[in-house]
Amino acid sequence: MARHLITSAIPYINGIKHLGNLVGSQLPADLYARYCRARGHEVLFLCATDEHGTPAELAAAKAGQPVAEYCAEMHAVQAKLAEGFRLSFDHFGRSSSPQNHRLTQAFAKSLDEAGLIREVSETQMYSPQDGRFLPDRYIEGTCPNCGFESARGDQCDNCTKQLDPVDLIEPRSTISGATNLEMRETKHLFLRQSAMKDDLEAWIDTKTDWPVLTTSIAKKWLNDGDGLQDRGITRDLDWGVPVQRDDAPWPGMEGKVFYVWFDAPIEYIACAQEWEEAGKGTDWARWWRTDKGADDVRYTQFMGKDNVPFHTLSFPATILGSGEPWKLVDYIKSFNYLNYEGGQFSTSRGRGVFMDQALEILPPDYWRWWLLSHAPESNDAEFTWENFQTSVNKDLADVLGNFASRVTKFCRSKFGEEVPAGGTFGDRERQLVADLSAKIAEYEAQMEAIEVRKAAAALRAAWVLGNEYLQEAAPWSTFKEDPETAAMQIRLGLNLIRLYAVISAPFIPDASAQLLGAMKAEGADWPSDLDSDLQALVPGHIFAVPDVTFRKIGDAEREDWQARFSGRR
RNA sequence: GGGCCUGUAGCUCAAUUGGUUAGAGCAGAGCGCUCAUAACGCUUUGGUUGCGGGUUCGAGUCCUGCCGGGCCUACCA
Repeated sequence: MARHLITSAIPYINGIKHLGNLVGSQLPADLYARYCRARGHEVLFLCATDEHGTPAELAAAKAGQPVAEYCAEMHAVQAKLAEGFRLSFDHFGRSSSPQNHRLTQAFAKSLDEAGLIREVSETQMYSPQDGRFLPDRYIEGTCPNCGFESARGDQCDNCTKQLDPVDLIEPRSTISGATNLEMRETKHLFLRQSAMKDDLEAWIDTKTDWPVLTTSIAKKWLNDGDGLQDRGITRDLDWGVPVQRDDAPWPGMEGKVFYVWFDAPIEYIACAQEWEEAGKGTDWARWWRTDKGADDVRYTQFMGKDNVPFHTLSFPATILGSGEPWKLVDYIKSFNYLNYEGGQFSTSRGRGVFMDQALEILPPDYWRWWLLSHAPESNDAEFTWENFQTSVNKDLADVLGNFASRVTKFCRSKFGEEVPAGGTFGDRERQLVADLSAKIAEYEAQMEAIEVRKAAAALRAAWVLGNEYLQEAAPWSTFKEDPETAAMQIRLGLNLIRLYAVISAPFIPDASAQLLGAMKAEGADWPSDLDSDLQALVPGHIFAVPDVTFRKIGDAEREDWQARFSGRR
């Protein structure tokens, strides 16, 4: 039995996430956490909302709410949706928690004492009308290169040239439209990542088993241009973790907060503290401090590719630089993007399906199955309604759901709603046990390697074996001359339902629970020896014919959804 | 501009460190079954692996050029 610490990239507080966000981190993390638990491992699965930064302040202002109130509300909304998708976090925390404030400030002190923080004076665009410094992308103007009128301060969307906000002709605030922008001097703290480049690179070089996507992004940042750059870790904002050295003031930094990308990963640790304080567990340090028992923890992070630099470099720099015995990540699973019907999901244009809408349409298992079995692992992937409809109908309704239906209904009509007695396994049954054992071993291997699509394919193949067996055994025929053998065959069929429910639970937890409930086999263990596992339901055991496990998606509703989610939420 | 990833059957994807006739699901065709959610099973059609060179006994895999798609490029998070 191993100990697994698992974290999903923490979703930004600003609004409801779409299915692309979901499949990029939270959902595969949940799959892995559920699998590890099912295998009897000790798991701590953490996630949180990322609540600081300019976008949160602006979203709150737009909603006419104080930012703290806005974040509290949105946290509740996201927590409810996470529950709706059956994301089994041990704790869903908040980066704005007191725990994270304390820990972030403590890290800052340690890093400062290690000589890894320097102060930098720089000038930034300030908008008196907005009363705030403007991040580059919140400034628009005419591109000096191509004349495009809506070029952003960081890059021109038209000619793709990278810009500095001061280069823009007639710059204006995208927040208020104000044009009276001025350059103001401001002082910030920088994390001296450049000083840690060699350590970070040596560490990354030991991670030969990481996905290419993960290491190639990390190496790019390490070696691009002049190498790894120091990064500003403070901002001129109100909402965030106040810049302090632990609990002492930081002269010259009054009124400033830490940059979200400094405090957000630290929330992974703070979240464990929140978990303990919420009474959900004990001894958070056992998961996070290698001097307090975390040495044997395997730590796996899940994230979309846009988050990779922060998890491979910035956060490790924070941890290594502190000189303290914090647990470093062991494996980083990163994902590409999910596109929507030939384009991108777009939060701003409301294109695609968002988490709340998805759950209004169909139960979570449908989405979990499709998203996970099409996870964007090797490439960007694409959601289309047609593909969704055929995959879900075929895999879930026909192959798995119908299997449970045909077995239980046949049994009810010939033997009643209890497991029938009689007969013994023959060659065909022994062959099935052998085939299933091999297939489940393959499934387990893929799950352990976190090869999500391949695991889904192996699981589906295990379901298919049941249908193949039934077709060959044909209990509806054997029943006529040899009811004993038919009883054995259908008893095996009933046990297959139980087995499928157990091994499918990480992907489709609701369906799994429904089937186990119908078979009166709640709490069934992960299979270890199929020969006996497939005789777990003994003659005389009572069961019920389950309701339709997965209904089919019809053409009309599919077309309806297709039209409804094409844009403008 | 630079870097990385990618292009395999109509569609979505595989192909163990270069190694036999490139595989699977869906869709299509045919047959079978009748327990079941018109479900299931079997058989089968379908690929000059984006294009052109090269290395090799052997290339989907390695090198090179071109064409197409995507991502990142450090103050959005």
